[in-house]
Amino acid sequence: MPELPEVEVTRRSFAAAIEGATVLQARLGKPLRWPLGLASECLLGARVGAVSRRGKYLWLPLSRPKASGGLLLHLGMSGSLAFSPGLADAPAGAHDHFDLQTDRGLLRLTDPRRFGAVVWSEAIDADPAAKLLGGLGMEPFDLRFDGTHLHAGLSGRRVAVKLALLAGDIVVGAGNIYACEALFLAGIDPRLAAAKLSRPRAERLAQAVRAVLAQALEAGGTTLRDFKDAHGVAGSFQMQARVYGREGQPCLTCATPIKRIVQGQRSTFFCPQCQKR
DNA sequence: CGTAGGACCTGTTGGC
DNA sequence: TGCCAACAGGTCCTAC
Repeated sequence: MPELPEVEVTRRSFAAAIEGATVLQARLGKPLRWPLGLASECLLGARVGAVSRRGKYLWLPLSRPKASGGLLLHLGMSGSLAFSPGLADAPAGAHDHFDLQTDRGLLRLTDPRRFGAVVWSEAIDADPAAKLLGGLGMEPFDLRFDGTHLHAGLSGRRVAVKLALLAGDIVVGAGNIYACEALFLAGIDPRLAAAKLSRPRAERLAQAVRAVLAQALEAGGTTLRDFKDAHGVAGSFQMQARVYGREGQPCLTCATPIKRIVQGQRSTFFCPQCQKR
């Protein structure tokens, strides 16, 4: 579910409501990707700060009288967060693996596949958060993210440009859907070797990544199956996807059937006519 | 260092 | 209708 737009839409949907809240209780369900790294009782009484995002991670600052820090949250493939004002009314379901009950409402992580994570860190720039965020590339809406940056990042890489985008160490945020869409917008064949992308085409691609993520943000993200923001609102970008999930259907530009291939064990959708090597 | 592949999980869908 | 294989929004870790 969650690429940068979904994570950011989620953040915006509950950040204001939870800021300043006091933690009353924390509950863990089944194990997620990593252990919390702290006894959940230690979170009691903590004050929630301003929720921020880095890549596809959310950072929930928690200040306690003595030790402060925060929770680094990741939604994995199937995770979503819900924030319901007041005290918990709905009992935790089979896939609800983290609850943070505050005096303003309940923040609940639902994640059937459990690739997501909730990890305590003393600071966002201290381990384990620093280790997880350390290898991340530039934020796509950072003004310094441009063709020059992208071109430099792609240089020396023999992998396909799509896989280089997905790796997230040059620019963060584009997952499988938006990487496919951005390459279509830029007219670039996803199989092209990263280092072979010319400077001008890197500029086009950088702009395309930005444009696609901005459009998706505007649309409230993509809801393929179960993505909802923290208030249960679904996204609608799937209606605007040009190639993702459209194998065999006519390209909206040239009517050539959209092709599906596998790269790095994941599906890639592209138009063999509009996207060139 | 770059790359390829496996690993982690559960649920849904499509073909026979 | 039932069963099984394929597939799903991510990314970390290991081995070459």
